[in-house]
Amino acid sequence: MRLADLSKRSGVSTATIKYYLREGLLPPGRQINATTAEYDDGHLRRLRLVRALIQVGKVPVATAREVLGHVDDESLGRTIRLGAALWALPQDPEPDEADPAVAAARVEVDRLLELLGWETSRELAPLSPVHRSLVVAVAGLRRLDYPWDAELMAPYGELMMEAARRDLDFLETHAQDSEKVEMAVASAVLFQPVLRALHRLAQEEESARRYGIE
Amino acid sequence: MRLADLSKRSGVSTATIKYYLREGLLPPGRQINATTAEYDDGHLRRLRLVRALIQVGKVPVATAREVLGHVDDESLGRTIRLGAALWALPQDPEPDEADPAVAAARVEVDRLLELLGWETSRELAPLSPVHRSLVVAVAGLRRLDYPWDAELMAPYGELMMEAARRDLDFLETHAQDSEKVEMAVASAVLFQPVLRALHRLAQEEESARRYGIE
DNA sequence: CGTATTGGTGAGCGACACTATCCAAATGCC
DNA sequence: GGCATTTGGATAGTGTCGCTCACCAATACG
Repeated sequence: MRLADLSKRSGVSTATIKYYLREGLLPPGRQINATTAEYDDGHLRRLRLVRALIQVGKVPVATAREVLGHVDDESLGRTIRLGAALWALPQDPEPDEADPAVAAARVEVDRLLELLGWETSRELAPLSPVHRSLVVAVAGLRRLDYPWDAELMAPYGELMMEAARRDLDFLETHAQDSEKVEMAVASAVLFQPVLRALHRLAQEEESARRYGIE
Repeated sequence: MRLADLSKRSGVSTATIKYYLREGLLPPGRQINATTAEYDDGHLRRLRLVRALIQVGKVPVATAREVLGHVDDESLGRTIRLGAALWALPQDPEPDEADPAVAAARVEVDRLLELLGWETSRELAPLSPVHRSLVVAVAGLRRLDYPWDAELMAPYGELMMEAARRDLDFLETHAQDSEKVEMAVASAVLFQPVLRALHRLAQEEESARRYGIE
């Protein structure tokens, strides 16, 4: 398969594919000679994943490169690779430690994790980018004077834990080992919009049930 | 309160505030004379909401203007205003109707809504931007050969319905009438990152429990 | 043999959220 | 009253980012 074929089969323009190659999001094809390179189905799958990350997940190109680097790192075990890849995904700004809202948010988040009994998350808290994202998000809410507290959020945490269990069950039953890392990354990115849309739909539905459509 | 005071109290630069005024995201202050305009706490609150929409929610300026227009539309009843504002929020591209993945996704989404018994959502399906977002998201998954079907997703739908019920309960108990529309918009935007972070944290936690940290 | 196509590269584009600079009118301090 | 300072308002510029275009010599194809 040559570049033009890859383009046709994926629906991505050759110019964009070249750009991805340049940016290291797509491994180079097998160079046959100065004007021909051969691509395979692996490239096609990788290209789809890249598009998913960038277009659906709005992941910046630089972050995508990092994530994919972890996915490909053969020197690591599967679990670590998966962790590293997911770990690299979030792209939230560093919290401003001088902001009192951030400090308060940190305390409240820790209380929430304690309530939920998420011990691992508490231990990893200082390191985890996801934890940082949560603190930033909560600080944002507090700055707008939202009554956000651990007791109020705990049920949402339980709901998300239930979702997470389903996610992992799904991963175990539906992916062969070699694809698990890739699939986990794709899920993390592609599932998000689905969940969000479901949430909003549920809000519309419940709102209509309570107050009518008018 | 003059422009400079508004800037100090909100932490937003005067240049940016001027930009928002120009873009119609912030109503003009009460003009006292050619060089002085007076702003009040309403402006401060609105400014915070604008920042939340744009910075946290990544809502494009044009969309934010539209959403805020609905929030302010005194000619509508509360429920309609809320609906209109939330409907204007999503900013997903139009689905490509020629794409077979989109058609298949539409069928599967409808089956899901039937399974869940979300009748209102099914009726409103052709109109709702949220429904459209869901179809686009599902089509994206299918294009990557994800085994996505209604039965698999139904439990997630139930979880989101549970979350939606909590959302509305919260809104009813914590906001006075005049602020409900504004608060609903803020929640829709600010809650999203919190939920997402909780979801990822839950995945980390559950993954650690199953496979260890290594 | 000649046209078309290949992969590679540097520069350019369009969208977007600001931001820097000016400006004339008005204020505030002495 | 005088004069530097500050005000709101307008215009043009900046930085970032994900592409996209134009062009190149080398090669493939009919």
